[in-house]
Amino acid sequence: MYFLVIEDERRLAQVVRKVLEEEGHTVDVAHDGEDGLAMAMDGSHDVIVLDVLLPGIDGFEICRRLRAGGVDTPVLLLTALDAVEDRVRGLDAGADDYLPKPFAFQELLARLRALGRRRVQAREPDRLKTDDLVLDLRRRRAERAGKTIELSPKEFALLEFLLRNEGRVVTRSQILDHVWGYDYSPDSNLVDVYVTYLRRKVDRGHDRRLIRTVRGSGYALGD
Amino acid sequence: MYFLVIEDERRLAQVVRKVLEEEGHTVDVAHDGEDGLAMAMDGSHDVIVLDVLLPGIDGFEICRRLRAGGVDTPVLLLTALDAVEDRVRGLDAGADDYLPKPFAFQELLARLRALGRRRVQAREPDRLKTDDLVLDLRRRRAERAGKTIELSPKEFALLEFLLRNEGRVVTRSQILDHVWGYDYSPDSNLVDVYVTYLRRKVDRGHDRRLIRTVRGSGYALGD
DNA sequence: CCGTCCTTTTAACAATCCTTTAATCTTGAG
DNA sequence: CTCAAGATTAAAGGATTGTTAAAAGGACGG
Repeated sequence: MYFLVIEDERRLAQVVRKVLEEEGHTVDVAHDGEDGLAMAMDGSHDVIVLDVLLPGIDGFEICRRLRAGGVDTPVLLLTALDAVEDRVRGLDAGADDYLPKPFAFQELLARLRALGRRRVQAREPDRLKTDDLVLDLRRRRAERAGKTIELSPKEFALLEFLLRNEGRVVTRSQILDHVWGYDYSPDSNLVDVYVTYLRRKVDRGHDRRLIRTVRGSGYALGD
Repeated sequence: MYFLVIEDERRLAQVVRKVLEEEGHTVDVAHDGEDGLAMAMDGSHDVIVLDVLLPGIDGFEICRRLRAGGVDTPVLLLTALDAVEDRVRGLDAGADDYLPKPFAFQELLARLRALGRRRVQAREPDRLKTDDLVLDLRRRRAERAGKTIELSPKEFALLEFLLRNEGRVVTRSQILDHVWGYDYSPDSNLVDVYVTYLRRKVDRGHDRRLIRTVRGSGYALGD
């Protein structure tokens, strides 16, 4: 599933992201209302986790605007206040469920699963492919030309990110952000090293090189 | 997208420019308020990044004058002070968002994206073309008559700049400014050399010469 | 709680490609 | 024909990317 987490507490956002990703989901994170709203407006997510207390626009308002804009993605509201009136306000604004902080992760997951079921008709594809390379997201396996490739978790995440942006050039900082969750780490060749690892497993021994370097910019996968 | 960065700290301005250009955007830089205001007044940018502490006119004043002059380009204010009153002053002056220094680059990028979205109705094309030459900005690839052309970063930037000014004559200093970020570089044939490189890759072997020299002025692309 | 194994990260070095300078050659205007 | 403007080329130096090895970190079973 495809989640959007709108939460300004970066630590919490990171943990939620991590937990969800461990379950095989894809997670976008926004750290303020403006960004979150903008990201949510295209309606591409399956569930939105939305903190009430945000810098910029607050959670209620985001919810209202989403509904006003015709976006019907299920929304789970998080709030630091355990007040019933907040619950009411939230549901009035168009939220689907409500979870007071602090919460147990198991409960968060359970509620997200419940919300996700509503929309998993329009399902996320469970395999990505380009050329003769296939990434089976559900089984967490990759194969090229019919032969399975063993990938470590980070390698898998990197390949997935490249595949989701097939053909497009992604910069090192975009990769660091999405795959590692790092903000800005100017001098490290982490990404380069992992690209080498991936190439060794994906491209070595094949004629068509799928992983392309775009000098000065980043990397791209596919033609 | 087309950005204007008004920031007197040259190092920071350069890094911001670099990061944005890596994502495929075009960036103008001004190092003081006077220049910045002048460049901003034509309203051609999609987002303006504006430092509050500037030699000459300060950021608030620039913002006020822009709005007074009918320019509604979204403005992101940068300031070294983490004071709420600044935020208020900034928003009062007509800024759209606010980011205290020091900031994480990812956050800057996210906010710029968010601001950019507001006006990206008039959407940026992701490919530029003239005649049988196509520049695919997302893939960072060029092709002519169906054959892909390998370009170095500078070559790509130069071709992009020429293409964005299709048919118009651009001077050497305009090119130096936009492609190299040089303010002033009296006598160097850098541009000429790169035009030669480009011609070798773009025009060689074709009947129609697309890169035209305008003696005494500069270069132009297309008829 | 410990040791082992696998993954992630850092760091150093190598290889490659790009940028820039400068010298020389060509072209076009007057 | 002459001179300035532009074109071309080669070469160095620099920057970026690739690769490898080894250290650090984590998960897991005993």
